[in-house]
Amino acid sequence: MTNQPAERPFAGTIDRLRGVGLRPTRQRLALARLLLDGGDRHVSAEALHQEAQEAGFKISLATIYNTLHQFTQAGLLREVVVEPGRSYFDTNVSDHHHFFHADTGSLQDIPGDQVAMNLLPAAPDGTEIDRVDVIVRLKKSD
Amino acid sequence: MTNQPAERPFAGTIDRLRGVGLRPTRQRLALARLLLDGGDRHVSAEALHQEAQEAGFKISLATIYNTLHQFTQAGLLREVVVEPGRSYFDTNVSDHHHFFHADTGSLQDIPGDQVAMNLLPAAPDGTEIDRVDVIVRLKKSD
DNA sequence: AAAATAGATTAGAACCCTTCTAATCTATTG
DNA sequence: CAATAGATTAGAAGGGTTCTAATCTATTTT
Repeated sequence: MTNQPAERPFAGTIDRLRGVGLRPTRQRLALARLLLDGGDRHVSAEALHQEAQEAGFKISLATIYNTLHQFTQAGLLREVVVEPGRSYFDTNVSDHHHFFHADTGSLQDIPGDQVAMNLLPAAPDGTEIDRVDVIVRLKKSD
Repeated sequence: MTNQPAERPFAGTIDRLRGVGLRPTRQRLALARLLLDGGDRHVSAEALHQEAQEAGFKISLATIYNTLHQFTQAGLLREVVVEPGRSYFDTNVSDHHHFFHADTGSLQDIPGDQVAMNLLPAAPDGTEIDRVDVIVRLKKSD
């Protein structure tokens, strides 16, 4: 009972990275554990860097950025832009949208089934819809 | 027939600024003309700065930023964030959404009546919905 | 109308987040 | 186990935005 291949593949993270064409290096594995093994999260590069340091991983900020982008490109993460000058990476890559708390600058998932659009415009000629982002901006109510 | 108060208030821009509590200074008037008198536009601070220079207005980049934010706060403009590291200001403040052309980095209005949501989540406790942004991200079709 | 003053503008420095560089290290291949 | 393609790194550079503190100007007061 050392490995639980089906349950929660510990060493399976390696295969997961390999599966998307990324070498399972020490740093990528560390970040994959932090990001991909837990629940849904929204992290900034800076916050993840700090978290990794505190968890005892030695990893440079440049690698954080590289990895975040590689994971995003590989479909393991999703980038969310809601504020000028800061990017969030969302570990939830399923169909869903976001609340944005203007006062705290934080994001919160809205399950896909809680937003429904009954009318969408056709994409202009020569283009096709890549993704539809819905951001519900919140302010404190008094 | 020098002034057309109702038609297209030339000097009326002054009143418009006063109306939102902003002193009608030379620079603000110049930007108000560039932005508010024409059709719908999506400008970045840098682009507006360049445009103002080319139009013969002397205005610093700092003032462009100040003014853009003041206009936004006053409800004359709307800020749209779609890409990390760059803000657009939309002269269309009516209810509408946006296409974002990933390849060119440009924005295009979607009239409000071409997007309809039949389901929106309730705002979390202590908050209320400030605005809902829908961004339809486009890619080139082959 | 002139003086006073509160607010606006400015150039340039500072800032923050992100990307780049080119040197070093490491997972994989032969 | 050597070779090599790819990954990591610290620190510099970059781009957009904000700040600073000095100067200027629209408005108010006298």
